[in-house]
Amino acid sequence: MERKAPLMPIGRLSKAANVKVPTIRYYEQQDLIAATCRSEGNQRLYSEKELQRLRFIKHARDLGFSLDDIRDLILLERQPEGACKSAHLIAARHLQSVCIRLAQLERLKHELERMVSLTESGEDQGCSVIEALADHMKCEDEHHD
Amino acid sequence: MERKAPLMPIGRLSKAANVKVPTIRYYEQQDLIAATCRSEGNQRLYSEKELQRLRFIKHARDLGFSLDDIRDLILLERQPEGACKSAHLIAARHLQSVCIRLAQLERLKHELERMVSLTESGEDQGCSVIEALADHMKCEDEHHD
DNA sequence: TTAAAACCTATAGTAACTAGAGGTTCAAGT
DNA sequence: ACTTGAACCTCTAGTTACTATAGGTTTTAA
Repeated sequence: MERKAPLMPIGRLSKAANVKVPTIRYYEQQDLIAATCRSEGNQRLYSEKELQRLRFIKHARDLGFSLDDIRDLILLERQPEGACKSAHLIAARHLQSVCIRLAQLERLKHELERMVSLTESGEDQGCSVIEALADHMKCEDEHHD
Repeated sequence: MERKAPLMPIGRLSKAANVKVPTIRYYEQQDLIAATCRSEGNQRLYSEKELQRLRFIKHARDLGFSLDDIRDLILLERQPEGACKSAHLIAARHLQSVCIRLAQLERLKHELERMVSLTESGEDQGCSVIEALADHMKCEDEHHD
């Protein structure tokens, strides 16, 4: 039998992966990760393998993947063959939604900039922010989501 | 006394403002809007003034303002003087958060594009999506939110 | 008159956390 | 060895902006 590396409690795991303790517990509840074992006092203990798993999850979350997508990616990681196409599909779909969201935000940004700049240019005839929000004809063409 | 215009039930208001009925009820609960009165059968009835209010809320939501911010803007709309500066501050702050979010999404997009293009270029050495997610050194510098 | 549409309130779910309460275990210092 | 504070535990509920469902009432149109 191999000598086991020392296991770490949740706080150490948390610091190593830069993920909060309650979030790790939440991920356990969502079946994304599990402790290697528990101590006699029922405290979770994790190996290096779990740390790698958590870092994977964190990286994917930082990129905006949903927990459902991450669960799928974890399952795909374990498949010997043919998983790559599915992983690629998940990533490509997510990339597409990021692009869509980017376009939306660009449009919002332009309208907000216009709204804010009217005030800053010294318009004295009322409140341009509130008037712009009350003006629906101007915006109706511009954000159909 | 002036002749009142006919009041409309919630479904008519919903269609006129393109906001769902449950969402209107939710906005009422959040103190953003209230029915003019109720019918004998306890159904909400709204005037043209409430329609204008709902359109204001919709427009602001479409621009990404939070309900809290919208509540503040509505209060500011009623103030005779000095409200403009506060409204401008709310809008400018929101514009800033949109810009920050845009920059984040650009960074995410680039990393996802790189991840996806490796697969598409015919790399045969494993799954580039999953490997990239497991590779934390590459990403750690790139998305510090 | 009848049936369907529209209305009502109340509750719970969505996604991804986050906070707080009340209790137990562990680690470090004396 | 004892004490105390930190770290751990489970459970419940809150955050934000909706959305869905259940079960009932009212209104409308045929």
